[in-house]
This record gives sequence, C-alpha cells and structure tokens, in this order.
Amino acid sequence: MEQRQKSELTKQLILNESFKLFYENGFKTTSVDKIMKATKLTKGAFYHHYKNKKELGLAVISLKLQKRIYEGMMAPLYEPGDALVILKTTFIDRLKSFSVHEKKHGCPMNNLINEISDYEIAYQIALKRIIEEWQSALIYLIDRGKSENVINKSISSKAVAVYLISAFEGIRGIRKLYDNDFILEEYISGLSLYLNQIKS
Amino acid sequence: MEQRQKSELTKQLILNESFKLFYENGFKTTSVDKIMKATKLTKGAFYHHYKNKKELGLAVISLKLQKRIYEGMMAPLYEPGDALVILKTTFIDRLKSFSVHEKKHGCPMNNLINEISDYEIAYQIALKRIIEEWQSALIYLIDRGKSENVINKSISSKAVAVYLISAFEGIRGIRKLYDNDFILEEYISGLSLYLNQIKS
DNA sequence: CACAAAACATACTACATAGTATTTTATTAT
DNA sequence: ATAATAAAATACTATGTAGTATGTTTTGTG
Repeated sequence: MEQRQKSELTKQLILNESFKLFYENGFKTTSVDKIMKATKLTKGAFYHHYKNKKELGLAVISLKLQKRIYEGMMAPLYEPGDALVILKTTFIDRLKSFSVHEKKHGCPMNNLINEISDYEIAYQIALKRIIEEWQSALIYLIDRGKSENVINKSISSKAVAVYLISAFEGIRGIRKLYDNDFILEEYISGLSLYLNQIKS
Repeated sequence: MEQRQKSELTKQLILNESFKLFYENGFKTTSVDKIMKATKLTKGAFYHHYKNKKELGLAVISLKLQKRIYEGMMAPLYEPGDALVILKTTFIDRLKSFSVHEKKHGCPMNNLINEISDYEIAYQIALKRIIEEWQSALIYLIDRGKSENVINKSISSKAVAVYLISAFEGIRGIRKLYDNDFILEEYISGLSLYLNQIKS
C-alpha cells in the first residue's frame, strides 16, 4: 500500500479504537496498551504516529467527538422549516435514536467534560470549542425563529441555547444510572413544556 | 483515646480525604496510596477499616455525597414559603454560593455519574438513590405549589423535577470548561424563563 | 499485670502504566 | 538494485497500582 495512505489509515484506526475505548471505559483508565491491542498493532506504531497519549486525546476530541456532535445535534439545526419544530425534533429524535449501548454509556463529550476537563487546560479548550459551536448553531436557529415570528422575540436566544444544552447533557448522564427509558420520557415531557413556552 | 471513637475518627478522616481527592482528581486516578498519604496514615490502616477501594467508593457516595446534595439542594425545598420562590432561589442561590474551586471541579455527584456509573452496578445504584431522593424532594415542593395555586396544575411535577435536575447537573459540567461565570448567568436566565412559565 | 484484640505500620507481590531505545520490515527515490 | 526513509515490532525502564502478609504498637479486659 502507498505510504501516505497507509499512515493515514493507521492513524484513523487508532483514533477509532481510542474513541470507542474512551467512551466505554473512560479516558484515564484506557491505556495505550489496551488501545493498541484493539488495533492489533503495537506500541511502536502508536508512538510513531502520536507524540503521547495527550495528543491522541486531543485528536479524538477535535476529530471524532466534534464530528459526532455536529452530525447529531448541529447539522439538523441548519435545515429549513419551522424553527420550533426543528428544535423539538432535533433534541427528541436524537435521544430516541440512541442505541442501548449509547444510553448505557452516556454522551462521550459529557463524559470527557466531567472526567478530564478540570485536569488539563488543553482538553478544556478543545471541548469548549465544541460546546460553543453547538451554542452558535442553536442561537442561529432561535434567532431565525424569532425573525419568522415562530419564537417569542423577548426571550434571550443564548439563555435558551445554554439551558437546552445543559439539560440534554445532564439527562445523558443521569440516564446512565438506569436500565430503562422512563427518565428519558420525563425529560422529553419537561423539554416539550419548555419549548411550548418560548413560542411567539 | 477510646478505641471505638478512634476507629470512627480514622474512618471519617479517610472518608473526608477520599471525597476531596475523588472530587479534585477523579475516582479511578485517586489511588489508595494517595489517599493514605493525605491522611498521614498508612495502607495498613486503610485495609483495616475498609475491605477494598470499592467499599470506600460506596461509602463516600452514600455518606459524603448524599449529605452534600441533601443540605445544598434538598433541605431548602422543605422550608415553608412560596413554592416557586423556593424553587428559584434554591437553584440560583446554590449556584451562586459555589467557590471558585467548586466551579472548577463541577458537581462531585455528576462527576462520578459520568466517570464510574457505567462500570459498576453498585455505584449506579448508590448514585441513583441520591438522584431519586432529590427528585422526590422536588416533586413534593412542586405538588405543594400546585395545591397552593402557585404552580400550574396541568404540568407534570416529575417532568419538571427531572428537567430541573438535568439542567443543573449539565451546567455544573459545562462550567468546568470556562474560567468565568458568564455561562452560569445564561443558565440562570434560561432557568428563570422556565420557572416563570410553570406559574399558575 | 498478663494477654487478647484492635489499630496501625512495614515490607512485600504481581501486575499495569506511559514512554523510550533499538531493531526489523516495508515503501520510495535514485 | 541499493540506499534512504517511513512504518511497525520487540524489548526494555521506571513508576504506580490494588491488595496481602506479617509485623509492632496501642487499647481493653480478666
């Protein structure tokens, strides 16, 4: 195989296995050894492609995590249609689309925020970037809703965006404590109530 | 010193230092060695009082964590007064009362939920107990608000309780990414909006 | 006071960990 | 083809880890 292509492939393989293991078992307790066992390559390959575990962590955040949140939570916000309906369906549909595995392990971003964000500024910055991009996407949609007279102009778009994100990340954590979806139903009901009341 | 008293004191000392270290550095990366270095005792003392690290973890959750959440977030809900005002002040005042240290490290319960709840059922159960107690306290207050015609009778008390808890835990995590309180201000604004709309 | 038991200390084992040094194998350029 | 370089493997170091085994000291009891 061509060298550049091969190199890129290995980096991606490491990235994918890392993301999976970080998600399932946490960042700190996932060792480089475990990751490389999953890739069926060796430590030599790892340290050839990544400077250290921290660099890998940052790559996972800015490449894998960012993409995941973008596709699931941001892209739908830029679609055409009634802003309020989009808001509602994005949050609710996303939640309903999660597999058992994803419900059990929560939000990979929220897990990292709570596990490692307060012990390395670099992780903080990388994770913050995703949160702010998400916030912006929400604000864009809410503002559009206002200008189209679907959403109450007197509410603060940013406040609503922050509150929506907080509740979503919060419930993703809390759901980890259960092995059924009852708590998600309550969340959805609470969310609907909230959204009904920012109508114009 | 009397033996029983001495034993209880050491257990408490270990519990306090553990809580502090788990909170600051996470559960998995806090070793028994580090804890015992903090207590200025030795490993022998630890394994005399606790069977293993898991038992300690469970003790920290059901003793230290439960107490913290109860005092900060539940006890105020049982005070007399306008239910809606109590709801608002409890969430907002608590948030405003946090030290820089507590803002930096987030909610100790939420940290544990996201770090370890999906890798040991015992932790899951212990943490769930606290969440459900908190939920009950909120439902009690919201129901009281309804019966006193302060809160809209048509809303679901449980849904509101779940949504409030989710958003609170969520923002405690997100705040860890920042070194200022702007995001908290947005959260408070979003929360106020929410509470204004469950009025009767 | 003796001796039993609890509280704690010391010394250890076996294994996991991040990262390095060195070697082997595959790819590319001349 | 061969020399150079990239990709990956192997072998290693130094340190951290949970837990155990066995001591020593302190406290309680007949």
